[in-house]
Amino acid sequence: MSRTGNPSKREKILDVAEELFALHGFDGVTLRQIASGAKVDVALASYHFGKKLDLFQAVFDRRAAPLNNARREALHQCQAKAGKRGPSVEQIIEAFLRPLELAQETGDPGWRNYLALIAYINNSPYWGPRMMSKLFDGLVQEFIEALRTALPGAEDEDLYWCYNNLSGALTLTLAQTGRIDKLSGGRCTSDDFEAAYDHMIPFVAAGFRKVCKKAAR
Amino acid sequence: MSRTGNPSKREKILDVAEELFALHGFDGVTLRQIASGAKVDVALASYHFGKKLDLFQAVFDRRAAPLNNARREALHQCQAKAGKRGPSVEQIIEAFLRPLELAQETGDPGWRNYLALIAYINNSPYWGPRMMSKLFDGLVQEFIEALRTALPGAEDEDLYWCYNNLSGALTLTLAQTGRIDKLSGGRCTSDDFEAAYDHMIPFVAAGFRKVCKKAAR
DNA sequence: AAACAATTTCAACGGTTGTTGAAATTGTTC
DNA sequence: GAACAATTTCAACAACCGTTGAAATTGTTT
Repeated sequence: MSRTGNPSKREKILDVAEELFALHGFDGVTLRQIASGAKVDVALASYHFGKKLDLFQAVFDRRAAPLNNARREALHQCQAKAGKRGPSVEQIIEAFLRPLELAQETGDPGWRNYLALIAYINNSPYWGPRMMSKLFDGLVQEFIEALRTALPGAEDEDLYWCYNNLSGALTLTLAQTGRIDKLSGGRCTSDDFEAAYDHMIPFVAAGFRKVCKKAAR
Repeated sequence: MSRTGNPSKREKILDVAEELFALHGFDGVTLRQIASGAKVDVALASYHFGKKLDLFQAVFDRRAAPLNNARREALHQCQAKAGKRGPSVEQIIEAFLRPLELAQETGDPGWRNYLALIAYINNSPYWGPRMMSKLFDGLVQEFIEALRTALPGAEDEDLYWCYNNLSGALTLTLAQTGRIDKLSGGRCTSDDFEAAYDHMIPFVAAGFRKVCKKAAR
């Protein structure tokens, strides 16, 4: 079988692993559950990916580049569209969030599981530090740099704490726990990323402006 | 042994379980690891708490009431201090967050682990819905009610999405992943709850005001 | 100190886990 | 279609899991 061989079973393993890891975490899923869900023998996961941890990493890596490209492109596009003064805070946050929604509209339901997996990893004291940095820090720093330009005079400490708030609000949304559904009596639904971002963008932008305005004069 | 027996070993098990569950999640910890950390035989955990899941629940339950009382008292106190028009958004958010910091100042390091455990559970699509509601929904609704009063004319949908943003920002902070430390090059530290809340309170308050201002006129 | 109850340890169980080597199957190349 | 390589399954391993019953220890009551 050549370089681009029959991807059906290999990809199916990644898809099922993605879904189960996002729901139960690394230790809450067994290779047999994954194999069973993919209708495949247990040993096949080891053959394709090696150890269980390597499979976990492969799932995490698979969609990182496409996602980063979409977000980076959105940032550069809104920067190009903006004048010499650069894009507004709202436009930068929008470029940070909307591609996550577009990923959903590809029709591939795996994207939603992947985003929930990112939420699991990002929120984990064990996995977070050792897995998030390599893939996402570069892009995040680009966004923070853009925000620094949009908020002249902002101090670094304020800027990073604000980003932490943004990252947290986003993470809980990506986790899709459905808790807001019950709390709001059905007025909000975790599945509705568009509504979530519609509210998150002005919310976060106002927060950045408020906290980073001190030194802005 | 009477009702308040020697708590040393039983409490030690809870302490170690709290720390390990917060770090690795329910499935990432074995009863033998907990017993080993508590310098106790494996069977003792079963004797005191029953099944592993019961121990998990016991850890989660232990500090819920003290925490809820502290937060409820903070809310009522700021409501009593405020005039007939009620407390401001900032004051309500402050009452929501600061007791989490006070809990740390009791000197009991277990509180930090407990808050990280709450972050783990709240962000988990599996555990979140089935464990958070019973213990915390009542208090959360009280806070949202206060916010509704402080933001006259706010629509429910906006209010709950804003709370979701607050909850997310808080959750990531409680998780203490240390990621902001690296991102900020040491300018921010995950351990510093005071600095986190100092930035989170104006950030979130501005967000609530912005998103909920439409109908306010 | 005898009798009793609560706590803790000991020892072991059946079941599940990740992993591996060999066999079987499928696909590709000559 | 023969020879070969890639894929997939089969079968099994040692290690570890949560749980339990019985024994041993400790604490309390009389």
